[in-house]
Amino acid sequence: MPKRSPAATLDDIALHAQVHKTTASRALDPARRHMISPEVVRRVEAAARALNYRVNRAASALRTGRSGTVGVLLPDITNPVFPPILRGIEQALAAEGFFVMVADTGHEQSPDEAADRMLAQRVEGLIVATSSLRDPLVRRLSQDQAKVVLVNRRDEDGLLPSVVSDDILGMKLAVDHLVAQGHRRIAHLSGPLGLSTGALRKAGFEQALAAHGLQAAGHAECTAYSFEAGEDGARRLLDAGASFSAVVAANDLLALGAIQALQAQGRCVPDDVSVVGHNDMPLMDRVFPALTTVRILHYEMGYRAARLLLDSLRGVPGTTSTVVLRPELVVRGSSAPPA
Amino acid sequence: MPKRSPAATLDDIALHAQVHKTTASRALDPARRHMISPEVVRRVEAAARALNYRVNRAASALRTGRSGTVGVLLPDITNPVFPPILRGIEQALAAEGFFVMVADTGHEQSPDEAADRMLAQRVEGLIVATSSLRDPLVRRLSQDQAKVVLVNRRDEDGLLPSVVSDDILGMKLAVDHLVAQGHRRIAHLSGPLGLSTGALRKAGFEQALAAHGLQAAGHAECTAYSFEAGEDGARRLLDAGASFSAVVAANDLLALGAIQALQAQGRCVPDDVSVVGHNDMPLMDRVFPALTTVRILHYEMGYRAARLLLDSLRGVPGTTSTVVLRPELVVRGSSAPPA
DNA sequence: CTGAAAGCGCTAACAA
DNA sequence: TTGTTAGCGCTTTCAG
Repeated sequence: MPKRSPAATLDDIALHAQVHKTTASRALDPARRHMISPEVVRRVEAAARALNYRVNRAASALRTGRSGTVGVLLPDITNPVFPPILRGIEQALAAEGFFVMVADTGHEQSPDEAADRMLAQRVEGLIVATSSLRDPLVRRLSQDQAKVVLVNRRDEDGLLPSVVSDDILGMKLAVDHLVAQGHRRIAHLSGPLGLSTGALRKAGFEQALAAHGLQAAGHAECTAYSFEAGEDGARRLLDAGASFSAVVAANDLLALGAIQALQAQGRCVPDDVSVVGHNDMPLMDRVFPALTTVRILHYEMGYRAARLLLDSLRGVPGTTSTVVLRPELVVRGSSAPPA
Repeated sequence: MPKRSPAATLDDIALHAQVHKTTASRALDPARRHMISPEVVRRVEAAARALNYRVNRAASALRTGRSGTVGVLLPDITNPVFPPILRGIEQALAAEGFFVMVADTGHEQSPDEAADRMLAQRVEGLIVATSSLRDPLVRRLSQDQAKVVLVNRRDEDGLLPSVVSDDILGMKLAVDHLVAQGHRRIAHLSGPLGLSTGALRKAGFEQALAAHGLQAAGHAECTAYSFEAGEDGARRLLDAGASFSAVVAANDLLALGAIQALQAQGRCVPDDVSVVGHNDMPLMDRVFPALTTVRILHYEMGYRAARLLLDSLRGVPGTTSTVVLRPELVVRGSSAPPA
């Protein structure tokens, strides 16, 4: 078999184009090309094409300390909220020539370990969607002076910049909608309270009820943002004898699980019980009944998080801010006035 | 603000542990640790911990030519088939200490450009889910002698190793099911015929019909694997005056779009027309009507693709194979005997 | 078992 | 505008 020719280096180009490799390096870098005469640029580019040259980013990363990569820590890419976030991140970064290294830190790997390995890879920054409210990882990372942005999560002390949806407002939209429909006995299916989304949405739910002079007709904390956890949570709510005409879930999957549990007990949605979700994940308009939910701009969330990180890498000051995006209510078939 | 202390290097460790940096390097590498006395290993490890040392992978990549990264090219991560594939890839690679660099090559970036940039990053291999049947990218990559595995796609000439579902069998399962229910006039909504999935599923559909002595009751090619494209395709089928009691779509999103189009024309699914999808994407059991579909093992597909690539990187011979996974039929509410 | 030397490919600093 | 020199941090010889 034909021996694999080793990749061309700057020295090869220099030889071919009859210039010094430094000159070649400059000629190939748009940012430094202006120092070089057009004629030489032309020759170097021709040589680069002829030899199928590609910079060795490993080498330039070593020299410059910039790898052109950013790490993204996700708890579970198969959870439908994350793909659009990742897409937003990826597009914002790709536009600036950066690459995304993803780690799905669900089962095998711990986020800490993954973060460590990524820092060893010399990612220039980290976007974290896995952190809980008081997360030791967050502390460690800020000590390491790593550039970090949280997405769809925030830390308790607000040490780190983050991009989130306005969870308080989101729950207010849901509650106001149900109250306007005439509901008075409204229960809540919360996410894990160790996550900022879980805690904030629960708080938002209670605040919104209080504003109407109401109290929660029941609450169950779900252990994860999954269909099964929602099913289980709703079952616990029912078993506890809670009486409610509507449920606000902290997440669409929880809402779907709740609908399943309600239907299993012979309750009809929305005739007997209204259900409102949160996120407006894809296909929520196609499930049955179509889910009334709070839409979050996931793509935008990812995009903004990446922009925030890029700004911080460029040393733009004042980037320790938190971006809060405004959610909106999407009314569909799963909510209706009480019987 | 406190000046950021530069990351510790092997020299720092060497100094701290009173050994040569070569020794430190060996002591920290499990694969070479055995050359070093336990006492020295202990000292080096202590120093590493004390100084919060992390290898600089950029440096070791430069030295060894191995970056510990693999590139993944996806057409659209928000398409629900890809997250489980990506997850499978990620888990297989993470288990071997590799990282995944993703590029979503939908709009902004072309796959070619992304592949080039990834090769510049010195990824050790590429997993490609974007390629069409005769893709110049594929040719280029094989010329570059880059290590490449296709996933959920194959190339026309079978030059590259790939992991796919058995599309012919999948369509046979769908058709056999409908025929068994009594359907005789069955139409096909294909994916883009430039993709291997589009072409093979169409072929499988026709073969399966022929085996029953039947012919297609109509066919429309959809321009993409999306809800809208399915809606449009079904509309074209109807406008063309095709008469059918069942439709087999090459993809679940196409099937959902088709259901939408059928319902818009006042046809009921499954009473008037049965619809079968392909992929069994998440939530297909929750849409209305719940979708009968051909289940593909996406996670496994990704996992196997990554394993194939890893084997090839390790120089295991005979890795130019194609892995074909067996799909299964999942019968739900969208298919029923014809009226 | 440990150390010395060299060099992967690149770019920043300095010199001409 | 171009060239020279040096060195980023690591690992692989080769020598002790």
